[in-house]
Amino acid sequence: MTIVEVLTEIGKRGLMRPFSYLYDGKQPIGPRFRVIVPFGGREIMGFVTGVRQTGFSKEELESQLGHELRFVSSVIDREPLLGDELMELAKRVSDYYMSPLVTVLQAMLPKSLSPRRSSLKAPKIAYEKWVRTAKEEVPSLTPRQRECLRLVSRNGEVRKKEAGTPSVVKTLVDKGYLREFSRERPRFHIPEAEREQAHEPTVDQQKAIEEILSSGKKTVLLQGVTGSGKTEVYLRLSEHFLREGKNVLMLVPEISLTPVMVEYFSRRFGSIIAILHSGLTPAEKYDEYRRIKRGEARIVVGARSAVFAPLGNIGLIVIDEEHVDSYKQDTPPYYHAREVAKMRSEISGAKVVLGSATPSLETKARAVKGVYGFAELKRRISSQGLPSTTIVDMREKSSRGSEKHIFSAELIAKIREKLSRHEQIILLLNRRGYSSFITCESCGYIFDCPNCGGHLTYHREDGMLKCHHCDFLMDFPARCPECGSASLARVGFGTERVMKEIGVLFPDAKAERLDSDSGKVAKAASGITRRFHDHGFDILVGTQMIAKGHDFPDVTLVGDVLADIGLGLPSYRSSERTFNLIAQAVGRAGRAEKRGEAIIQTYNPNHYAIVFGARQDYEGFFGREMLSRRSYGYPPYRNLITLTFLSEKEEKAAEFAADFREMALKQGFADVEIVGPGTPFLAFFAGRYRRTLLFKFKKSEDLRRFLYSETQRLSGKSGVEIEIEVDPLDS
DNA sequence: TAGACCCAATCC
DNA sequence: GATTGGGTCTAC
Repeated sequence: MTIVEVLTEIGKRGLMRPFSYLYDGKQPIGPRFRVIVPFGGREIMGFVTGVRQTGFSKEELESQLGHELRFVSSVIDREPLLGDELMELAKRVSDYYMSPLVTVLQAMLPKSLSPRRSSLKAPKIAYEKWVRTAKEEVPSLTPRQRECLRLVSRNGEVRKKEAGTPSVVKTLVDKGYLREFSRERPRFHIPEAEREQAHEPTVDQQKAIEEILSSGKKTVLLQGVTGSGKTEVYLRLSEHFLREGKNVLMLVPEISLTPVMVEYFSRRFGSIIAILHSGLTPAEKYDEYRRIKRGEARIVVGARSAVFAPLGNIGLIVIDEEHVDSYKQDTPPYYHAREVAKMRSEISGAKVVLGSATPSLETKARAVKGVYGFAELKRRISSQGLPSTTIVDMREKSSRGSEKHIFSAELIAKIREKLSRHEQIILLLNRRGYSSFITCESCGYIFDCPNCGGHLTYHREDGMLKCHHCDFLMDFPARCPECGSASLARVGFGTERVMKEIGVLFPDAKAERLDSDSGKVAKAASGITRRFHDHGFDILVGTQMIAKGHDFPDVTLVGDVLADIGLGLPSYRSSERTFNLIAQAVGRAGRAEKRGEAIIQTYNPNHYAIVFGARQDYEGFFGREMLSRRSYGYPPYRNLITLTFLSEKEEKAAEFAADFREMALKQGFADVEIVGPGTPFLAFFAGRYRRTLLFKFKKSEDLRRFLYSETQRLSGKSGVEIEIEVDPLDS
């Protein structure tokens, strides 16, 4: 008899242990094969973790184990799904993030290979559906349907999946408001770039390369200001490892930045590059995955999940802009690509290079302590110095230029000056929409989101109120629901409002807006960036989206319209985020031969994140922020783990959280602080209430073991589910 | 007293 | 996650 240990495809905490089955089929079976097994009253997919032979009969085994044994229905794979290295990596990720192994496998494998039921019928998509408007909207449609129609009519032809949720789009198609059509999906191809000879590295670059290669540490921080030539260092290092017969994994923060990086690499190395990110079709992803697995690609470029690429013999893993939050997955298993890269390096011996102008505090602290190696690029490649910056105190009446206190006199004067010289301007405001909230002028009622309690933001383009935290949407109300008054005030301002104000103050200037509303359709977003790059218009207004990546050589002025947004957010990293955003935005000014200028408007001109951000003084910020992290007990001084209790009944979630806290306190862990039970920002979502417990600790294997075993024991009981997030970024 | 309904445990 | 079984409520 063959006994097979199987993990179910159901990534639930209560089902983390393997289940035993018998196998009597002819097909080969072994660890890391996918199988179909009976489970309860139906069949599910499973992942084999172990196989052993025994001389006992079914009946003897059943009496030994004390329960029935059933047979494996069928074996899916002909060979193990993944190699030793990736399996070992999956185990470590599962352990560290206390997440079911199956959940990790599902996150690391392309859908077509994932131990997940749907993977068996995943089609190879060559066509994709698009929609265009076919009929005028009418008031009887729901707000969400109208939002969708407006989006489509603004953009002309839109990919079906970009237009809205499937049900909304389907209804509109069924009712004849939208017409659906198919179009062949363009295959992602690596641009045929001219091969280019490597240019001589600068003295700084050469020094950094030598430092990284000679460092005794496996992980090295490469700190270099924007424009200092980090990419050239990545290319040179890659060349070094390729020459040694090793392969290279190159991670970028988001999908939109892959083509740029791919171009750099293909100019230098030609067609040995593979691309892996979630923007590929299932078929493309499968093809790339197989190509890498077969050893046809020696360099893999991709976003977060590419850290799991099936690339063998890795010599170098580069994480560009390592401080960016998108390296952390925001759904289970909540892994951070930087930490996974380090685990991979422990297994494979690869060098990890973390590149950033403004490293995360965790990374910088480790470099300072000597846990990581350190290399630095201090100077920009072009002789251009950093932009000159001015902080404008918006509390001073004298500095207010525009009537509505959006623009200061200084910023207005600078914009005028740049416009007259035909130079370009970026205006950053990290808030979408028109106004930040709506209040009734007679009774003071504020329109809040009925789902999560946050303020609703007015979006003028759609004429609707939207919640920026969940997906709530409603028409702009005519009257106050409390007192019936029709005088509703729009308080605060967002990017839409900045656009309107520019129209009033600079009627001749051409301006466009780029945020996740106007850039929802990928084609529209890239169009705006390209037109701005080609100087098709003068002023680009946008959220943090515009501060990333792209180089705009004619931009000589960056205005941060309100740098304070984000400082008040309930996260221990709000200062770090504010600093990064300012420093990054300022760095957008003056990249060619013209010197740049930046104006930072704020109501907190003395806040250290703003002062250091304006000065682009990373070291200053680092020192100051470390003090704050130490006194409040946050990373890198202490580690964090969040438990979230989810239940359809609010009292149950609260009760479980409170009980769990008591239980944990009774354990008497030394040096562990428990915060909560607290109510998270999304207190109610997808039909379930949430309560959280935050654990802050220095180092505690006891605590980790306790959390692991107790959550596994309790999760799923009495309709309460417990989710664990290790190293949360928001707390 | 049978059937409906809800919750929660169980799945090998 | 889906199914099943038990306990309780409910309608006649």
